[in-house]
Amino acid sequence: MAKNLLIVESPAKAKTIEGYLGKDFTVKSSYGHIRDLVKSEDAIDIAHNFEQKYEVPADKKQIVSDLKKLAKEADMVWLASDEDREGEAISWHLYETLGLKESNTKRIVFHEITKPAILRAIENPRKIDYNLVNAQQARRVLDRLVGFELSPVLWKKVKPSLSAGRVQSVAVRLIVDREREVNKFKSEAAFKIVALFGKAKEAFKAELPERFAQQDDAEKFLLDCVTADFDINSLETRPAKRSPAAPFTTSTLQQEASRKLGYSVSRTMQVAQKLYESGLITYMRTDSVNLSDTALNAAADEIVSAYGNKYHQQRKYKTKSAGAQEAHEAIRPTYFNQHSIDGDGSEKRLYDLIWKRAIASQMSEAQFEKTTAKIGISTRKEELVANGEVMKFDGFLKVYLESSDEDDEPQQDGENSMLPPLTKGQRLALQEMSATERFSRPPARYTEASLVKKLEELGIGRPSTYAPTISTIQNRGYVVKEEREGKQRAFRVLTLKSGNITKEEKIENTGAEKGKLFPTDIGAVVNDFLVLYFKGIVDFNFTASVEKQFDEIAQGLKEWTDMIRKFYDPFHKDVESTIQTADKATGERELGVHPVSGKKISVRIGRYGPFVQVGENATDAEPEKPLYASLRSGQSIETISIEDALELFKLPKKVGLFEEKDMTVAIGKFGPYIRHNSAFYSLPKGIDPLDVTEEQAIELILEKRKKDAEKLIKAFDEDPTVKILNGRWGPYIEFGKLNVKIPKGKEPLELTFEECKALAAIAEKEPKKGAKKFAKKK
DNA sequence: CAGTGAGCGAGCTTCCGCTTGACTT
Repeated sequence: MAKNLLIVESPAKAKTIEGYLGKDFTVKSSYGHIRDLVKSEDAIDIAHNFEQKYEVPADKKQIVSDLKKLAKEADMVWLASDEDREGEAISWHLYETLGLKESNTKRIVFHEITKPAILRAIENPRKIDYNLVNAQQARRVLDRLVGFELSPVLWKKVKPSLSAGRVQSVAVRLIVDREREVNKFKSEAAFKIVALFGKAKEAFKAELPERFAQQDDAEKFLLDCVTADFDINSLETRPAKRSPAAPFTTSTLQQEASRKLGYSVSRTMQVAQKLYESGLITYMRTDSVNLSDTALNAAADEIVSAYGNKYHQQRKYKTKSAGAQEAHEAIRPTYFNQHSIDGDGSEKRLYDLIWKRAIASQMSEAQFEKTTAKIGISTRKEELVANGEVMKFDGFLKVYLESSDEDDEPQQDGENSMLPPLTKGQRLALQEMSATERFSRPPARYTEASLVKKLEELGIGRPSTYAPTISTIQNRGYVVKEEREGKQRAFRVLTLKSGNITKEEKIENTGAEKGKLFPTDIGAVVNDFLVLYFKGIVDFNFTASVEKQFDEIAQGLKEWTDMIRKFYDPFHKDVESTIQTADKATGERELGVHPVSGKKISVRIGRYGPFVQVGENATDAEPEKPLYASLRSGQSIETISIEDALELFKLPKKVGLFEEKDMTVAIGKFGPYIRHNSAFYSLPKGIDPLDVTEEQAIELILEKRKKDAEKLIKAFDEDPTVKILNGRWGPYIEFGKLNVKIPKGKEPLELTFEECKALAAIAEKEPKKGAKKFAKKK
């Protein structure tokens, strides 16, 4: 039996370290936190110094009992969780839960998983740092108090099952605020002048720095240029350089994988987890840009041997993000000499990105020569400007170039292109000049990754929570990730060529969005409610200010219960008074009155989502009920017009009769459909539901019936709700509302009713995890 | 899957941060 038990947080880490330490050490993992506050109300005893009640969650019971057994058998237990607030608390929870004693427990820390770092750590053990543990408890208690007092206020005042928290509510606020900026934005048009000089290979573009707001001014400019001479007034050449970006943290990896590979934040983490478990990369949840000495040397060797000495430049990066705890290295390949890996496509691509970024971070800067030519116009006082750029040395660009969020911006004319050899005073021949109407753009909506970037800047959330936070705000229905179609917009182009000016109008698509985060109506209502009654909590600086206090607790300068008391008492008072005084929040907005009946038209959130109401609520005096219609996806309470609202009442509509039953057309959650005899038939795309004819509807119904008949393998006389059907993934049993898999080796046609019943009974007993999750969402 | 929108009341929901798996669709 090993004399020493060493406990880390991650099993993959445990495996690696075990290899470094030899037979005297057993290395095990705690799989993160092993205890948490109980779920119930009494988790925190507010009257008694916020005393906490902890429990080992069901899925950690086995781990804890295994560790307990090993700890009993070992001479020495080494607590090697991460060196940050959470890690220190994990060590403390282990100490308490495993029943360890000071005499046989040592606390060690390391920031990188390399043999020298581990050995050094073992030679320098310390004790559990209770100040750091207290800081973690303050963090945990504050988050629980905020989350579990605020959420119930929302259940009462907005809708059941909603949630609020220090992190998620700010994330939602960012998205709501941004959407309002976009909606408020007034686009301004101006004419941009671009000139094309020279011929063929010698051709280059120059741009006028000023823009013209009026078409007349742009036209006048072109007109003046008809007879003008163009001379190079000045020519300036200067060196420029560019440095590589720091190696990846969780946040920057998520951003780059989103921009370069189109991965969602959670996909990036899933793929990175696989790479980590295969031993190919270092830990993927980190806020540090630091590389170990081992890594720096390995990168240097690789760069020198692959590209030569002059491509190598050692760099040590300093983290800029507030609140970084730097318990790990930056994300990097474990072995720099492994340029590519085996694995599926997404793993290969992500590894490639990580490898390139890490290698590039240790390479020389790229060097350029930038040339600016200013071109005088004999008939005008303005100057045209042409910029050219020539790369003199590629440096790190040989392997990697970081993308930016503004990459969808059209390439600026005359930027970063090559210029032909030019001399000062040279006269240029104008080929063509254009004045193109361009529009200013509203601020960009957040993508998942750009939201992570913003949260990190604000110091809100941690590497391990970015992806889950983004899922939470979507699962709660506060935010949707969507595509939105753009609108056509006309823009004017004036062209000067061969002494003539031509005018034309062109069409461009604008405002199209893909994979962007939009607030829902419920998201906006919840946000406004929180901003109104709990401004301090959803303040962008709230986390930063409590983090500062956690730091003071960690340094032993502050008592954690004092800090929480000072926060909690006024906060709780706000909660109480909000419950007492606040009205229910529905986001109600009056759109105006009905053009015919004169009744009030309003929109608000109801039990089933946002809807329009025409007329007042029924009363004893006025028993007539109002009319209702749900908003459609893409519409929102804040922006819907009275015209669009009235349009919603044109459906559902009768289309005709079939088999003596009415057919109606309407639009549901999943698009337009025909309803007949309580069955639903989706309308194909391209048919306007308002234009559907009786014939088309009948045809649709018959088509669907035919398809369904082909699907049916077997029906049972015993129970008409039980069928064997042919589905997308092969045959299955439909048992009422339950879909049951057919075990391998069974011939679907030969299944009896009794067998189906038995299979359904088994399936019902073991509800699927995914099904549970889905039920939870609802 | 797709309609609904008053009000009552049962019982439930909910936080953040540290880890993986076991699941689909």
